[in-house]
Amino acid sequence: MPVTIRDVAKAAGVSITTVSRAFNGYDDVGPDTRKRILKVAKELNYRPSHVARSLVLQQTQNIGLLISDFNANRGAHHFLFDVMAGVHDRLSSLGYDVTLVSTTTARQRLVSYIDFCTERRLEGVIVMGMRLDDPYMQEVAEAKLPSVGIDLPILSRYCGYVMTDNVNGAKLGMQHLLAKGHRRIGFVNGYQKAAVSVDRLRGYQLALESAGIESDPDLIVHSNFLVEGGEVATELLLSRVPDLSAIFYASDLMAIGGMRYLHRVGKRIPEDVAVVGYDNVDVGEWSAPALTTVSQRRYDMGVYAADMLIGMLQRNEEPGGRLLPSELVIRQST
Amino acid sequence: MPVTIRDVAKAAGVSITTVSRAFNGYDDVGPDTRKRILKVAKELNYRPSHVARSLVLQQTQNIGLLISDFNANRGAHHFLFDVMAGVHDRLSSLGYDVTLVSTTTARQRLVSYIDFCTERRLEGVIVMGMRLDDPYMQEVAEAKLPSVGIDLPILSRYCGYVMTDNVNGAKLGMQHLLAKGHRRIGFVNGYQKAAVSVDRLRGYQLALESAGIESDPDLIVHSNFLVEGGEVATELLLSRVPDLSAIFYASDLMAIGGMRYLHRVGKRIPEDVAVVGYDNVDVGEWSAPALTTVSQRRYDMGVYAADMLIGMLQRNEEPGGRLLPSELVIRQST
DNA sequence: TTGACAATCCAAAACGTTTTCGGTAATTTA
DNA sequence: TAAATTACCGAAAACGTTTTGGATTGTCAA
Repeated sequence: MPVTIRDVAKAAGVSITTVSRAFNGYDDVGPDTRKRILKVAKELNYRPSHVARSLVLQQTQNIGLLISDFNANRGAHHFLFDVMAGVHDRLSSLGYDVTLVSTTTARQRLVSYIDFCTERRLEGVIVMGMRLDDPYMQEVAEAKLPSVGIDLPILSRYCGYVMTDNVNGAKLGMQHLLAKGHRRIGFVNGYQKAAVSVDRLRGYQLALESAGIESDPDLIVHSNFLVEGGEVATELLLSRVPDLSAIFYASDLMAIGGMRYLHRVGKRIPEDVAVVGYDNVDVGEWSAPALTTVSQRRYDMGVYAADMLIGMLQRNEEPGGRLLPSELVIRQST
Repeated sequence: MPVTIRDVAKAAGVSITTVSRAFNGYDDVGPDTRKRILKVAKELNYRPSHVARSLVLQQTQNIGLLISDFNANRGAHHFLFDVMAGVHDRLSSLGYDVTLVSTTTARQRLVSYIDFCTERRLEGVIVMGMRLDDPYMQEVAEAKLPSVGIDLPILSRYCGYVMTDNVNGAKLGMQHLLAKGHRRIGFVNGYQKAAVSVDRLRGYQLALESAGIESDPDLIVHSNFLVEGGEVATELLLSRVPDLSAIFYASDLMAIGGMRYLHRVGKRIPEDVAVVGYDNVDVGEWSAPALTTVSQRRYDMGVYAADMLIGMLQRNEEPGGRLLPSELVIRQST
């Protein structure tokens, strides 16, 4: 049905070889024949088949964007969508296609994620929304397929990552709180198994340490990065240590939940307890009071992940671990 | 590099024809040969090339997910991510791949959106985040490529759509406000050019009409669906008609912005002015007060769009316009 | 015994490109 | 004028599958 290179060759009275060369900018085709071929091609609405091209060239220019469990990760759209945008913008500007992959897809089809990718001859994968203890993670790390993870600090021959410098980010948030004079500072962390969680905890403790304050285990509680989680975590925290004067949350969403609880029990923010979040997600700007937070360059993470992957593919650079600096965004909650 | 059908044929001592048939479940291959072939294939880690398959079958099982301007649409992630999830979940469970397409991509490469799709032999497209007056829209509507739009009520031989029943949705929100006794109700609409805007305006007016209230143009103002827009729109609205007792916003984000302004000028919600939004986006649950809103089934919109497209492709059904009902979610802002 | 009929298998063409290796004609050089 | 070079073009193989149209057995009924 679609018009092929043979059609335009016939119409232009040349061989398919010449058409191919004219299209790919070779210099051994006469200027008038080239013009004629291009004109004929335009008239016929010829579009070279990417799949035929992929077959003979043995490269698809197609890279996968793996979102662990798409449906289950819907709550994380505040983070994931921006990363996606960065990945796609960069990749497509470099001439690559990006196809969506989800672990659920693979499970339904009863093929492993890596089988899915090799069947489609994907040249690489960018992985996000996955936890370190996800059973798929091992597959990703051990695969020969070049990949780069977002917030997944796993390094191997074919696997790099980009993430925020979470220990310094957390330190930044804490230093701000400490500078305001707070001494009893609660910390609501995310999943214990999330890579970012261990780093943010480190940053929290380091900041306390260099301020000469001993870390109190009662002040630390784990949750799930989401609003409801932040709410119950805050309740727990306040019941354990009622005299805290500030809380540092490992995500803006949890901070929102926390503030909701604090409002409910009549605590004023920031007078009674100061709050800082993590992520710099749009919701934080709209909350009352507007949320002080540690910003994460989500879009850039996507861009850099794309760059690293392409570096591996085109200039076979070694994969590495790229850390993006965080920045403190001070608003009304502190 | 990757192992081909020829490799497994050789290793199993049969022809490639037989391997192909064994893999595709034909019945004219002996039970023992089949077992041997499958075993050998597993040992060699053979994965049939999707691209070779696409070439000979003349179908790629690949459909495009077009997001108008990915980067510019980042603010709409609250809506788009869920739709994406629905589209991808359904499409992948039906054996289709989905590749991301953006109008920016096409522009960079200097090929039209439709050229991009035919080069890759995409079998159909789902379009979202696009405005009716987008220059690309004409291309979409006129193309021979099967497509279905999200919130883009354009119907043609190859183009269907799915969207929320916005006029009834808006009526629902308004009836709630009217039942609460409000008579002077402001309406903050989205872009005038957005398809959903004209429907929601209709619903607003219809509701007033059947309540016997005359529509006052001063009570209607257009904005951009986003928080800041809602804020300035509310200021404008209040300056024009200070005695209004309720405001209906065409998006939750604008409602959030509106509430922010109302708080700033000392109006209590809902005592002084009641607020209802549209979308039922997560932020609305977290705001103070929690936002009454008209829900939109975002994930389902994606699912239904996928179903409609596949119906066109596999059972060549006529494209149609599918309207999803809205539901009122009553919370504390009314 | 012989044809018919299953049951298995295979060779080759096709899908739409790119690329290698030449080939022909025109132009330059000796 | 002959040889060498240049400019332009084409035939054919290759990429990894599927499918068509037989071919080769063995089995069974007549």
